[in-house]
Order: sequence, then C-alpha cells, then structure tokens
Amino acid sequence: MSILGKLSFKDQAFKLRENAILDATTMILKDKGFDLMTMDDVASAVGISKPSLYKHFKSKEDLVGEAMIRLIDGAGDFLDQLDKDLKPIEVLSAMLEWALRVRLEGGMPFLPSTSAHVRDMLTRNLKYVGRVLKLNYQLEKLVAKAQKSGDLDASLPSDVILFSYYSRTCDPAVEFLQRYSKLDNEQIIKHMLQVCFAGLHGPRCD
Amino acid sequence: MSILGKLSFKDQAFKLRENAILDATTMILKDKGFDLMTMDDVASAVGISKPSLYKHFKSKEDLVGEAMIRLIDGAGDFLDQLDKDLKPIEVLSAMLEWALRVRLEGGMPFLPSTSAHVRDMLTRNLKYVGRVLKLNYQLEKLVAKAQKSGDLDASLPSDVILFSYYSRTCDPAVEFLQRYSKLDNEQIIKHMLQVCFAGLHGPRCD
DNA sequence: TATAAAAGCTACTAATTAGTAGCAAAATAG
DNA sequence: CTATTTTGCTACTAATTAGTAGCTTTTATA
Repeated sequence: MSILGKLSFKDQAFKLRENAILDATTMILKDKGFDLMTMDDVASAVGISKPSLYKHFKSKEDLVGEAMIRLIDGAGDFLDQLDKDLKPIEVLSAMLEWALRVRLEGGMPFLPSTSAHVRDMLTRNLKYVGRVLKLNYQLEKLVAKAQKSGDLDASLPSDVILFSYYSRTCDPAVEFLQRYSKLDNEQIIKHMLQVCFAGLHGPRCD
Repeated sequence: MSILGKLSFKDQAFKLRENAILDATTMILKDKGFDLMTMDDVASAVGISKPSLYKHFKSKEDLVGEAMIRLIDGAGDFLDQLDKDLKPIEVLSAMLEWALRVRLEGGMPFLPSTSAHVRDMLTRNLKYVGRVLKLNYQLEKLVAKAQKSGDLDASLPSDVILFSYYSRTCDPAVEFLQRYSKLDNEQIIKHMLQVCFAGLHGPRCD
C-alpha cells in the first residue's frame, strides 16, 4: 500500500493517532494560544491520557513544534503542486488564498510573531527553522520576480513586501470578519486578497 | 496648577506612581504578552512590592484593562486635536501613522485579537468596551466619508476596510522590519502606510 | 489456561504565580 | 518623647500545570 508498506498494523495505528494529536493541537492552539493550551487539553481532546501523549511527543515545545512543522509542510506541498506556468504574482496570490482558506476552516493557529516566548521557542527548533528558511527562500524569489515584472511595487524594499505578505496570512481582520460581519468565507477571502494587493484605496490612477 | 489642584502632595505622588505602573505594564505586555506577564514582573520593574501594586489595581485583569484604556484614550486625544480641516482619509492616515510611531517607540502592546483569553477579558471590561465603541464610532464615520469621496475603495464592505485598518495598527510586519531589516523607524512608517493604502501592487492603472 | 509483554492509566511531584495576612518601619500628631 | 496612622514589605496560600512513577489492564503467545 504505502511506499513503506512495512509498517505493522500497530505502527500504522500509532501514526494515525499521532496525526489525531497534531490535529487537536492545531485546533487548541488556534483558540487558546500556546500559553493557555495545556497538555491535559490535548490529551482529553484526543481521548487519551497525558502519559500516552508523552509517548508520542517528549514535551509541550516538541508537540507544538511538530504541529507548526506540519503546517509549513502543508504550505510547501501546496506550493510544489501549483501549475508551473503561473506567473509569480499568481503563485503568491494562490498561496495566500490557500492560507486564508485553511485558517477560515479552523486549521491554522496564529503564527509565531504573536509572542516573544513562542517565537524564541520555535527559533530554537532547528527542524522548524529549516523548513521556514526553505519556504522563505522560495517566496523571496517569487517576490523578486514579481517586482521585476511590475506586478508588485518595485519601489518598496522587498523585505517590506515579504513581511507584509506573511502578516496577511495571520491577519486578525479575518477572525473579526468571520465573527462580526455577515460575509461568508469565500467573500472574506476575496476581499482580503484585494486589500492585500490593491490596498484600501482600491485600484486607481493618480 | 491642575484643574483639580486640590490634590495633596501624597495624592500627586500616588498618581505619579500609578502612571509609572501603567508604563511598566505597557512595556512588559509588549514583549511578554498577557499570559506571561506576572505581577511580580510589574512590581519589580516599578521598584515596589506586589502588595503595594495591589493598592493601585485590584487584579491583573484590572491593571491590564487600565493600561489598554490609557492607550485608547491616547488615540482619542490624538484624534481630537487633529486639524478639523483635514480630509477623512488624511485623518485616518495620520491616526495610523501615530499608532505605528507609538509602537515603534515601544509604547503599544499587541492588541486583543491575539488571544481569545485576552479578548474575552477585555470584553468583560465595560469601561474599556465603552472607549472602544466610541473610538470605533468616530472611525466608522471617517471610513464612510472617505469611501463616498472615493479616497477609500467604495466597492469594499466598510467592515473589511475598518477591520483591515485596525489590523495595520498591530501588524507584526512592523516588529519584523524593526528586527531584521536595516530600515529606520521613519522609513518603516512610510512603507507601512503605503502598503496599507496602496497595497503590494503599488498605485497603477488597469 | 498460564505467561509474558505491551499499552494505558491514576495519582503523584515540583514549579510557578495570582492574590493576601499580618508584621515592620516611617511619618505625623499630641 | 509617645501614640497613632499610614505605607510597604516578607512570607505565606491555593490553584494550576508540565512532566513522571509505577500499577493495571489488555493483548499476544504457547
């Protein structure tokens, strides 16, 4: 069946549960954040005991690190399977759209920037840092190309564009709109993309 | 001296210390966030003991609520003293510029959106909610006028504009740029304003 | 059915921290 | 100089929670 079909039933079950744990972690992280998420929360959401949880992940930091890595890998996979003929700006737009959709469907927790504590923790996680650097490298190249072709503002430093772009993936306006407006998810995505690329002024000549 | 000059020296000193406590709270909130900020942190930053701190504020929630209220009041004061002849879009731009400058100078902690816990806490704080609603009302009117005059995109729902505008005041891109780019504070402000209003595409016709 | 091994759990520990009781020191008044 | 009040502090408590020791149950095997 799988490429490594040698996994016993037991090991398959183990892997399955590991995924269930990461799913629960992602959801809890999303609405409580790192500091308020307890290992008991995670264990009981999955329906196992805390010591069983520790059979899979050796610490809270490790668990959260793996959850974040899985998210980044999801982004990387999405990027890799995009049509190679798309223009850089179209790739950037598609990635942001994907990230917003994942978030609106409850998948993505708030990203590191939020708290110095969490940022430091992730910075110490070499596996995580490696993934971030790789993805960042790919996005940097896309931004540079899009600036050259005039699809992104060439007068802005590329740092500014890249960091602003990242910030849009975790823009709190998304949660506010979901909670307080009557817009549905697809409308929210459409408007957020427009605001990101065309700004609040909207497209115009002057 | 003051309008209520009846304050005794003792009461003046009390008021002064209260301000010092709020300053410390704001700074600590900024870099540790609510959950990791301890009352011992605040007390020792001010150079007093924890029980003395509790003479001023009856709980951690109360303390943080007052710090947030002071921030909002600062924004309200700034808004009120702006030139009445400015166009709505100029007022919005000036307010955002002010907020970014306050943040870059270390003043403003991350806003509520960050964590459900903090948001709930502030929602229960009626004094805080009152201030927010008042400021929000003023900004809503400015957005509506700017949309009518064509300075803000009239095709976007006003919710989307308002929430996106709020999000820019606590955009994590600011901290990233301050930490990892070579831009100085004024350059960061200029670029963030441009990205907010003109977007990542930059101004253009199509 | 008896035995061995694995999986999972209850119930603990050590550390942290919001909030407080009650004492000590200083200032003020008589 | 003594009495009273105010101010501030040390040292506690109760609650929470990451992480673990060691027992119990289940499963697999012979």
